[in-house]
Amino acid sequence: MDNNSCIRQQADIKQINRCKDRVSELNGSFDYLSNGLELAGNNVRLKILFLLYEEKRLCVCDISDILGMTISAVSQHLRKLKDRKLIETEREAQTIFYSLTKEYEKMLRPFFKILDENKILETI
Amino acid sequence: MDNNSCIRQQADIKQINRCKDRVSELNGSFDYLSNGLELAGNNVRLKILFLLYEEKRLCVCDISDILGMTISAVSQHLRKLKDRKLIETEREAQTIFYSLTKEYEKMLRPFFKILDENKILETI
DNA sequence: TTCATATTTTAGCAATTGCTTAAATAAACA
DNA sequence: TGTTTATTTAAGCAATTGCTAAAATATGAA
Repeated sequence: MDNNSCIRQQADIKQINRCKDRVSELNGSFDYLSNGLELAGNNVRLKILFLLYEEKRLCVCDISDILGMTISAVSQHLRKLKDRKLIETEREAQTIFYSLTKEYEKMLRPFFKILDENKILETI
Repeated sequence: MDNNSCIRQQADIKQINRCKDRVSELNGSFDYLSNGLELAGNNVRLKILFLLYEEKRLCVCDISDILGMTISAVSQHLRKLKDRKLIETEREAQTIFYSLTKEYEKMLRPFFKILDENKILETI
């Protein structure tokens, strides 16, 4: 990027530099957080994560039935969530059960608490 | 969807129905939440939101300088955030300042608290 | 082994994303 | 009025997303 045509005369250089430092200092955290939020930002995956939060564990088949979606489509969402460690699997005979990993259960809990209490449209 | 080939014999019908009810009951909340998370899930936009959280208000030019990105690219992210009411504008002569809306400031605060304390990689 | 069940994987495709470059607005000032 | 400053918008494009349909894998039972 070399478009420096817009450097305000009145720009607060101290502020800019403080912000630059802050961003590079927290860079790893931004990556970690946006990584999780990117997946939770999809409507279907948010529902899947919430269902796993409430029911502890479910199989693809259950979820596809609940959401009225193809098993294949759900399976592909689950793979993404598993690849990025938001969920984990546990096999029981032919059935594979999915559940939230501890880390992300913790991270998502405040959101789901709000959803759970159905307060989201009032309090926010 | 009509792929019903995989209905487990041992499926817990009560659980499935409870979940279906839950999902349709909370449908509006899922939409609202995923709408916000989808935007916050982008690495650049998460940084923008965080910067606005910490600095209260910034202009495109500041942000483009801080993040080392084109003003045009940043402006397009800001438009998305504004369209969905995560941020709002305030004009001061030629300069347009952006800030978080109260609603989303509230919704994002818990996340940013964690980021702010740089605890994210340890506590989660 | 063969069949049924539960699930994943692959290929393909339309739609969306995030950027670049260039052109268009808008306010302040000479 | 024209010019500078600050910003948005539009067009274009490679890359990614989320789905469908069909094929592949894996476990359990006859």
